[in-house]
Amino acid sequence: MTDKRSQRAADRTEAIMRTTLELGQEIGYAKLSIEAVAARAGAGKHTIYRRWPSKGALLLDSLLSLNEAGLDYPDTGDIVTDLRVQIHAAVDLLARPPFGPLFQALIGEAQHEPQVAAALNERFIAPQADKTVARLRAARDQGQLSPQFDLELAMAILSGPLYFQLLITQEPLTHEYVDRILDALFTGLGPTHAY
Amino acid sequence: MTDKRSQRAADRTEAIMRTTLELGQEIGYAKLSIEAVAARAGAGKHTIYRRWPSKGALLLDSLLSLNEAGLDYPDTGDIVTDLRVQIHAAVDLLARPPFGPLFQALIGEAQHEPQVAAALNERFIAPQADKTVARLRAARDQGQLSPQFDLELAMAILSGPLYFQLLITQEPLTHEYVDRILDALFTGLGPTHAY
DNA sequence: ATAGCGGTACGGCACGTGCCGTATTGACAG
DNA sequence: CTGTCAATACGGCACGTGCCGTACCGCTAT
Repeated sequence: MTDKRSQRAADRTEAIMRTTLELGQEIGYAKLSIEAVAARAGAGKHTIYRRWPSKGALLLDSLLSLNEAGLDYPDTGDIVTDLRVQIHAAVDLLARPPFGPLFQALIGEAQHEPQVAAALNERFIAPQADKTVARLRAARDQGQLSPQFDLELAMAILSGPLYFQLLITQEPLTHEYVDRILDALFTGLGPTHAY
Repeated sequence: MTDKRSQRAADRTEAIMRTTLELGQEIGYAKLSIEAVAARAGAGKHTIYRRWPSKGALLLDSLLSLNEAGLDYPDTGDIVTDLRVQIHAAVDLLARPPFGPLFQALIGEAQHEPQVAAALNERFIAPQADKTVARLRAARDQGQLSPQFDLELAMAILSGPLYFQLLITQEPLTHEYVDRILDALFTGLGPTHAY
């Protein structure tokens, strides 16, 4: 069994990531130390350093391991309904306990470590954005949106205000706010556009 | 001269903040230590800790001391022009060297330190948002925007995508992108709204 | 035999807090 | 008006602490 070796390694990896999430939720990412993770996981520090180059990279992997299922879009045929369902789910997962604070801290860390930022983008942000754009494109192809509808910008207008509220004003993100953005995006900010 | 005392104190404060910005630009906020600031500023660490409770608070004050003039809106009578001019200036200041990286790092720190987040909001984000909303309200009062135009949401749709690009995708923020957002906000994402 | 492991120890760095002696200041006494 | 003095903030230094990232040591499973 050459798999037994890699199985043991995978077990260690999984135990360390699970401990990272546990401890992170308990004491917060800022106070989290690799020493403490190693101690609670019953692992040597070297075992952690062999796998991850930094605390941020460890948290990134730990969080992504939860999301292997992915935040996928339904396709009921109605673009607004599908966006609504998906974004509500994303907000619930990423902006609320237990994992919201850790996701927020991870983005904070990405401001100091370019490698974390790049990995976060490549492995989570970009795929998620691609899904949104793909769903919008399907709607456009079906005639639900104007042929000139700017898909990339629509994605940014959907995501931007949510991240703004999560990271900057740090007020609670509600489903009602998501609906307001969707409404503005597809019906406008007022009944008529004067400009 | 009871002012002489406070004058000396103000001089020290100013010297420390200036050194913070200098060192921060040279080695980056992550590697910045209060010890190093104290050493270069020719100050004792106590003198810094007496004034600021954390590295984040020190950077916040240091950056805000640059912006005493404020990022104010012109009022040419045309809302889109005024927004354009103001946001272009804000992007140039906050998303480009020399101070862009430090502003970015400050927001990162705000994800770990709630006090920094609160102070950043209270002393910069909220006032700036208020100015934007006030300028939009003036336009609405003048009939340039629909009476039902959602001012707060418009502000979020203007700011959100910019912060998203600054903090998440971390791609360069261009004036052209600002214009795209303005265009979408006031004329829609496509020539017609199908929904 | 080899590789990965838990455990321990290590040097290094920055933190935040004392303590020291000094300089400036305003209050007070002569 | 003048000399003295307590108070205050300061620069500098040293300390203990915590965590970093690395190195080494047996142990175990392959």
